Amino acid sequence: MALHYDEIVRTGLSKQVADQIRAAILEGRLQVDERLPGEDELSRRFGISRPTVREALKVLAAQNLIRSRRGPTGGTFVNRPDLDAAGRAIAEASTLLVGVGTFGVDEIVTARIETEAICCRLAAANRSEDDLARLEAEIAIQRDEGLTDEAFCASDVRFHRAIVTASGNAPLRLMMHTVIESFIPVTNMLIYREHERRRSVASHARVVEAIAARDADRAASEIRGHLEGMRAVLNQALDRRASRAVAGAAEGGETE
Amino acid sequence: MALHYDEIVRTGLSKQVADQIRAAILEGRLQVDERLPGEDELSRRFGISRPTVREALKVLAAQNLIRSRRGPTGGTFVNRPDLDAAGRAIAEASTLLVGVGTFGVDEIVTARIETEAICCRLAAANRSEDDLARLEAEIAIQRDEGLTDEAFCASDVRFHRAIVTASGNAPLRLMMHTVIESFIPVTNMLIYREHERRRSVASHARVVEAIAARDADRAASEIRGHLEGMRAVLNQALDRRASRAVAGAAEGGETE
DNA sequence: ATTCTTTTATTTGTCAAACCTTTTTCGTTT
DNA sequence: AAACGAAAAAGGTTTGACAAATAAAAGAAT
Repeated sequence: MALHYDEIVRTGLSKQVADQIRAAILEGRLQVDERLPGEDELSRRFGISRPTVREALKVLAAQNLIRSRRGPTGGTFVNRPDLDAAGRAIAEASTLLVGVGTFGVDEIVTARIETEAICCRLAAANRSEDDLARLEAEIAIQRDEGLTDEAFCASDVRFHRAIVTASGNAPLRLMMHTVIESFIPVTNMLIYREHERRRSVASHARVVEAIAARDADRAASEIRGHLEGMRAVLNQALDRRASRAVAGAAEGGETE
Repeated sequence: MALHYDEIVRTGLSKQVADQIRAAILEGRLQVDERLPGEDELSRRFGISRPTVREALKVLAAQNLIRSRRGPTGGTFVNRPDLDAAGRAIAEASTLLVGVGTFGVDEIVTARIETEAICCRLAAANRSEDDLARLEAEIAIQRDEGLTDEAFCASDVRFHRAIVTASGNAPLRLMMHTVIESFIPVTNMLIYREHERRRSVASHARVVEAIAARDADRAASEIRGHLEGMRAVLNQALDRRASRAVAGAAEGGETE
């Protein structure tokens, strides 16, 4: 074990311990799947109490850096950094910001257009037959008119996720978690009360067609068109909502 | 306070409490800057001990959802979701993945090219005079031949960050944290031993020139050229490194 | 009356020593 | 040999206390 276990000095003992262990993991002094000393042992080595050690470990566990198991073969182990786990963390941070209204709808749509256009381009170049099959399966689902709005939105998210996957670029896929798990749901929530679903499905189908044909330019321009259309509908919806709010305020005489 | 404080049932008490409080925050039942009951009070209401409550709170604090202060006016408060804090979290998750070699250099460069090209386009359209001044200031720094490699890389990161900021798109800026804080440093670390810095600066200058002229196409194509050039140098460097490794292995007779 | 200092109350931070629960191992019994 | 059960190991939880920070109130000095 490559850890110092120095005596700790001033404030925030649990934080300091968490920082030390985190640093050891990040610098590779603690290897993947290596077992840390038991909590009792750690508290002795760091010279702090077990509850404080546990607070530190909980923080690291919350950051997906370690995991703990009970029992004789149990203990605390260093986690292998995982694309999906990191993606979930990123999605959560993004969702929180989106939920509190940090971003304007318009700039979200712009970000979607530009980033998804990239993914379509790369997908057209790199897609496998499996990717194509997944995309077409979602379109088949979306063509069902009896689908609930929730099911449609879920399929829409899976569709866009499949495009990202088809791009074959893992770093980009990581970045796109923000779009897929936050931006798409929030735009869908606003739009699929007003929007004609059939038009969306038709757009989706044209995107897939272009990806199937390995035509990057057409794929990008189709998704651009799809999302620009969405932007228009969104803005109309927001305008209507705003004027309703104004009307309601005038009627009820309420401000704010 | 809109929390249930139900009796908890089976496993992972601290986790369950953390989940309940997190849900209350995400659903807005706990508002920003609202003060939670004291730890003593929480432990009574949830029917669990204070150390367990504290473990739960530490987890939430690690996710930037709450903060705690001591003293009479102290307590635990709900954090306002913050773009920079979320960005740091995203950067940390990304850096971990990059550090452990999850991604190939080539796909990282591809992701950089495509996403940074977007930012250049938008920057050309939306830049302010301040943005422009920041970009030019970094170029002035980079022209200094006496700069250390570390200082040059730091300026390079600031330069690319300034482009993202100049795009004027906050959602995109959030996503670009992964590129700025992880992908750029790792590529720089590989390249600036081999690479001619003057060529980089010249590329940077041409990008800024295009952004200044509000020429989106040229800005995008300049950054593409810059990064494609980098990809070539990177691949050469990696090839050389690989052949050195092979030679070393043949000489030393060691495998892996 | 105002300002500086001290006290005090409140709340998070830490500690210590237990006990509980889960999980594996190993020995005993059938 | 198989099934069962006891022991041991480790994290999970509890109890009750004390320490440290800090803002506000009370008191003392100017």
